[in-house]
Amino acid sequence: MLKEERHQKILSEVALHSRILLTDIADDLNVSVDTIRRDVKELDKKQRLKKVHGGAVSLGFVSHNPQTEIYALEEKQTIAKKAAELVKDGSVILIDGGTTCMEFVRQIPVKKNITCFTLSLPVALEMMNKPNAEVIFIGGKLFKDGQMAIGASAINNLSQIRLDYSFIGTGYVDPIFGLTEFDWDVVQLKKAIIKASKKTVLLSISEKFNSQQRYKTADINAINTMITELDPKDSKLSAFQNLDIHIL
Amino acid sequence: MLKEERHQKILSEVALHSRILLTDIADDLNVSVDTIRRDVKELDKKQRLKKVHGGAVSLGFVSHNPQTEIYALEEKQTIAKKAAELVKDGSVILIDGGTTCMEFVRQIPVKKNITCFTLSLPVALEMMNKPNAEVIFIGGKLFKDGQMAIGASAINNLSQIRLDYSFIGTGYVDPIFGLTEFDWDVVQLKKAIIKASKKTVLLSISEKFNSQQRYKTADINAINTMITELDPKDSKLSAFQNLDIHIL
DNA sequence: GCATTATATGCAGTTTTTTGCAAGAAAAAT
DNA sequence: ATTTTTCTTGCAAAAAACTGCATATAATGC
Repeated sequence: MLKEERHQKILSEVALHSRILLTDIADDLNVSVDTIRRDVKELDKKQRLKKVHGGAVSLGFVSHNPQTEIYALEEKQTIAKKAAELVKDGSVILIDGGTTCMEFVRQIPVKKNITCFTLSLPVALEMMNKPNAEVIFIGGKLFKDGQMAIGASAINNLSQIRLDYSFIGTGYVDPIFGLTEFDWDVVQLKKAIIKASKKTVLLSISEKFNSQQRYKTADINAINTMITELDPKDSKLSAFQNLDIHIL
Repeated sequence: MLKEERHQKILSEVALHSRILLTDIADDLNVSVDTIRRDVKELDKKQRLKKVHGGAVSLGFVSHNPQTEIYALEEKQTIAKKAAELVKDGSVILIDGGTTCMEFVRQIPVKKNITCFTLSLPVALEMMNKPNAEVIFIGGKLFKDGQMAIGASAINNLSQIRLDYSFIGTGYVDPIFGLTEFDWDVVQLKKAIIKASKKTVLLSISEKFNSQQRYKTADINAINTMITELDPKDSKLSAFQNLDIHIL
């Protein structure tokens, strides 16, 4: 058996199970554990997997790209599809961070012709796949929890642009208290986004309704459109239906 | 039996079974293993298959992996380790994009206390793992090929900061022609980086020596330190040793 | 056709790579 | 603290690769 074959086998096992034991693989392939140990060491050096005591784990499992399961993915994808309808060719938009906005980015057609601002590293990276989109990252101090730019510099940069649409998420929404967040800096930033936008679209799963936090981003009527996974006529939306916002 | 016949036979065997052993084929075709070895070596050079110890494997078999392999990874890791020594607590640095700089980022100790500027999305993402580092992304229009910010806005932002150290890569280096690039915008940006830095460190594998392109970033003596995978006294570095730069 | 040149093949000796094993160190588990 | 498992290091045997060279085969020019 060629070394290359073992390497492929090891990699596919790691990809499949996220982690493996050296002894298992050695048994599987009928070679000594030492051989597998050396193989894994090589693959680790090539950054194809990460070696750990007794075995190996897949890179996605350990690296910054947390392949962690996205909460309420299906609902978020429903929202993302609705939001993607609003993206017209030639428009200048901003996309916020967060898992819902990431799903939205994935739903934007690859060849769409848009100018897209963002403060979120994952959003920017995902947008790199769209050849016809001009992507502009609004720089600033990076907030580790959100993998996005925050702070005075980012806010200042935002003050110099005028957006057709901004698509934002929020930590908490309430028909009376509006959009609120846990983090002061994030609130400042979202205020600046809303200010820079002709129209603001809020993407939020219905589970966030009727929840609030200490710092307030905006009143409900500061946003123009709210997109949830629900049907716009759903009774859970009743508290929002008589407000001056468009519900999708 | 003609050489061409053997080559066809070898290729079809590889296509069929994804892998072959030199001894098997030699036995099959009634020629010596040396002949087959030479055949496979030729086919490997022509990129029709991949030669491995003891045999050959099909290209699809090995290279259908999601993340593209990093060229000359080991050399780049050697460079990265040397560069990491230069990073002192409390310093304000900038890290360029590119695979060599990415390896450098990985080598920076996780708990290092630094302020780090960057224009590269992957570098920024990787820096998110370092809890004690303040990371600042210099915004601007994103260049899809390099996944980094370029353009007037980025250059303008750069003009407002003063860096202790900047760690940069380059497309091409030559002891006489200096640092050159294929891309005009990238050159403008790197000029701005060098201008904003008290000291500039160039990370480059020796393979890039004696190569040049149409647009010039800087003269060799515009950089303070050059780090390669070689020993500083290596004869391949002789053309650089009498210049006014520090070689590591 | 025939001689000359260039290329291809096989062989022997040497070097490198791979692999398994063993003993002690280090890390996890109990 | 003790036991078990895993790691590291060094070593040796086997397999494979490389080198130089002699020979065989094919290609070319006359």
